[in-house]
Amino acid sequence: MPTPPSRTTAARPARKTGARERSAETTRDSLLRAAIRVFAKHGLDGGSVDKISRAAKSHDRMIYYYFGNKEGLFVAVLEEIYRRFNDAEAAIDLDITQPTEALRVVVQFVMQYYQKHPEFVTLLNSENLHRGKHIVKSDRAREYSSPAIGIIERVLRSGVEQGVFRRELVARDVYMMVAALGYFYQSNRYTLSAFLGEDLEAPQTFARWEAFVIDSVLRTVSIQPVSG
Amino acid sequence: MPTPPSRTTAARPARKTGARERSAETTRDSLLRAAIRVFAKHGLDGGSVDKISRAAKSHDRMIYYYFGNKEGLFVAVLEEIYRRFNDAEAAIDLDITQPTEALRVVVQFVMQYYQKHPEFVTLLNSENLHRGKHIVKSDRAREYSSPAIGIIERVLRSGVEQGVFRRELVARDVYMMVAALGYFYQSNRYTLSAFLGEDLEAPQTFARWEAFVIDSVLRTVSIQPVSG
Amino acid sequence: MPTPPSRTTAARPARKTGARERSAETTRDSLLRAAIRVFAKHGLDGGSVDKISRAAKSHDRMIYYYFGNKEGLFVAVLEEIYRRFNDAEAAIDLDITQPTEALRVVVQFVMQYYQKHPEFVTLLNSENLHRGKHIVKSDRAREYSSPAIGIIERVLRSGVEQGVFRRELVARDVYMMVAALGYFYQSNRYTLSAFLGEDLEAPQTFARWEAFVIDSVLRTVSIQPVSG
Amino acid sequence: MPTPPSRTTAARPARKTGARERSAETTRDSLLRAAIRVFAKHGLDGGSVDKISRAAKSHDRMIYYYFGNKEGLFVAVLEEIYRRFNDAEAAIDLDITQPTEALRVVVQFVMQYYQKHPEFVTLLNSENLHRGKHIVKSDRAREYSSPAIGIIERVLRSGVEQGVFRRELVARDVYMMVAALGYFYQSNRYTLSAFLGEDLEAPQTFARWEAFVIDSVLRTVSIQPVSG
DNA sequence: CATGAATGAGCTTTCATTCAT
DNA sequence: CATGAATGAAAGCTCATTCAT
Repeated sequence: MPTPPSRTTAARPARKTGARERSAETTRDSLLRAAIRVFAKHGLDGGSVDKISRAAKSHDRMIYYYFGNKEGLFVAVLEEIYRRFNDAEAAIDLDITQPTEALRVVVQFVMQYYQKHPEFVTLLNSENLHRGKHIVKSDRAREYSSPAIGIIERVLRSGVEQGVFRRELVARDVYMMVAALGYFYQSNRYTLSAFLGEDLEAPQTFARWEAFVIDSVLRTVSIQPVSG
Repeated sequence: MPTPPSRTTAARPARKTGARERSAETTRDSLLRAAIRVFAKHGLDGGSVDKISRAAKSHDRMIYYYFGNKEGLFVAVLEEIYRRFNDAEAAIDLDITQPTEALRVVVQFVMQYYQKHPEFVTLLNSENLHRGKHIVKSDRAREYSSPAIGIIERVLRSGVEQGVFRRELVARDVYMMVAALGYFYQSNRYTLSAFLGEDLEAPQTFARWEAFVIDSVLRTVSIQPVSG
Repeated sequence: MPTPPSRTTAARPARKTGARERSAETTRDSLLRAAIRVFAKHGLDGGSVDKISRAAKSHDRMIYYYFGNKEGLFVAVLEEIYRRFNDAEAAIDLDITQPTEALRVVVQFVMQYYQKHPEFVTLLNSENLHRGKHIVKSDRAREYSSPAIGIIERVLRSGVEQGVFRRELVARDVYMMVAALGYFYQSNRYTLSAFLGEDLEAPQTFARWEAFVIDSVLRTVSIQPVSG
Repeated sequence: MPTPPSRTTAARPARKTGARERSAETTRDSLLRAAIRVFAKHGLDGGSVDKISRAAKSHDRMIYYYFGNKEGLFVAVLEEIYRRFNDAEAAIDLDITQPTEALRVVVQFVMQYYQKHPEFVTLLNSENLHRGKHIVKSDRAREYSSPAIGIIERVLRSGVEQGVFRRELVARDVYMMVAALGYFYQSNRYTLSAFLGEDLEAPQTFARWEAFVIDSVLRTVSIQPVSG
């Protein structure tokens, strides 16, 4: 390997704006984007470097040039999808003074994020199949964790202060509840469809599930049972 | 194929008493068990026929003899794990006249089943990665679906009749809620551990989560908020 | 790998005489012979499995079938060339009662063996480049050592008894002297040719060297200086 | 190639005093030294340009800049190790009027040079594996040959004049004898260790061999058998 | 003098599968 | 029921080398 520019935990360089540098960025980025697509569709084992480089209209070698090896590419993929999730989360506009409504928004955001980004779900499944061996290599990815729960924590606290949410709740539990209910629907939709004999891809099916989840979460955190 | 005993959708034959047949059962079964282990650990793509036949102390060729090909083996694996889940579920002793308690038992059963059978979780993830292409080939596996929800349905109905559970509930939603909360914890425990900075494998962590889930489910289905 | 028939230290099976078995032996043997040729010519690193399987008119896969991997093949190669050397050595007809003449024959045999089997020299060089990591894996190869020195030992003892050879000699030293003088000429003939400005491949050059070596060995072991 | 300072057969330039030139010397030299180490350890085929440039803390491209290609680098390596050997040989202090003692010193020098410079041995083996194709490209390397034998020739002639050495000896044979006995011990020490069941790296084992070799050489060249 | 980017061919090895008996 | 032998394709990765600046 002719000195690959190690980029694992460093921020994007973007030093020069010269044409060559841009072209390089493009190659690396298109490889990364292709990797997300391919790994999401075929898993880590099923997603070959060849499929990826071909999808990126580049060459196998470039993957090794930019990411060291397949594992390094997968680490970069995880970092990227966590980063995207984080960015999206940071963008939601929350009125914390209305805790019930705010929680509803958060739940909706999470569920719809999984819905719109099925690759996030599949890629995390791949990582879990491999017992989290890649994520532990990335300091960057792990840094993305705190914000997610932080938001819920603030919402819950506001609710407690206003006397509408239960005092004894742990933000982490509520976070996991929301995540689980949104994730599972996406992650297991094929076996569930077969199992339940119902097409989970139909919009109204999802809509009903979303309503149920919001209701369920609110019932879990609220002191007074929700109306409806 | 030299007359493989097609077993894909047929019911299990009563074990014959002939010596050869018994030995055959043994080979087939050990291959199947090995396949469950290997596919669960490495996924469908990562689990090679070689790894499996070696783990079963048999030979590659025997897989083709008994299961046609790798796909056929995976279908058999799915059937087997669904069957096991079904058998276990059928064995739970439920006092339907005590709906709250009965529901608690069901939730506990589901969560602990995932806990004790991580291969179930991983294998379903593999199947979902492949968009459920194997499960649709198996009538047998799909038959196992109804009982699971049936149980919850009976419990809910009993609760409604006794005036403690909400009338408007759909059993399928409650089933999915329970499944999701148990499944997600297992399925994503590696990324969650990294994400939350907390070891989800610790018994007390699981116990707390279990309590939260039971509470949450009961709050979701009950008319009066649960005490505690 | 579909259960390669491990043959590393076991003797040739030759169980059946059926046509298929013979064909298999042929494939394995032709791969082994091709490997000797190719490794001798290009070294262990330069000799690719592709070159070998092509030279044997077989396929890469068969190397893995019969030898596990490239290393396993090289181990088998070492065993084979040691075996051949041993067999040839066992075939020399020695009149031990004439120690001087017998020693002359032994020296001549060794020198001419290297001359006629340049692959022996090159392959041992490859193994030494790799710090003997393959030879230590083979019990079989190491068994071939003793006979070689044994012969020289018997010759020396006979000479001592007859009062013509020095008593204080160690067979191992004499063995190494003979080996070194024959081996070096072969092993280093290209650099020596450039260095000395003389073609060591010319028959008469070799003949003169051979005479010198015999003379030198006899002067080393004899009590009375040799005439000549 | 962008004007590489062709150095293949040219003599070393007197080091210029310009700062940049000095830095260049350093890069070139560290590449060369790294190449010696890496080629010695892994052979010509096993020693990749990447390993070398990395070991020199430089870049692949610099190898092409200074040496044209991998072959050119290997030629430079050969030239360098021959030069070093020559320099060392030129430094030995010989009292030619004491031919027996002088010869003893020469033998000792050669044996210990191989001992202390195992890379010399390995690299010559690599070159011989490739049939001397690099050495013939270098006029410089071939020039180093004559001195080596010249020394032995002078010693032998002195011995003949003093009536202690045999008249019919050819310096080249004696030179090769000495070289062979020292070289073989180094070159083949791994296979020999396995073969003889004795660790040739142990200092006392080498010391005994050295004594044997000196004795053997003296017996070969002397008229009267040596005492001891 | 030096660099980042790129390339095509090759490497060892593993894949699922089939043949003939 | 089971076996040894064989196969073509593809896997991840490294090779020496060249491009443009």
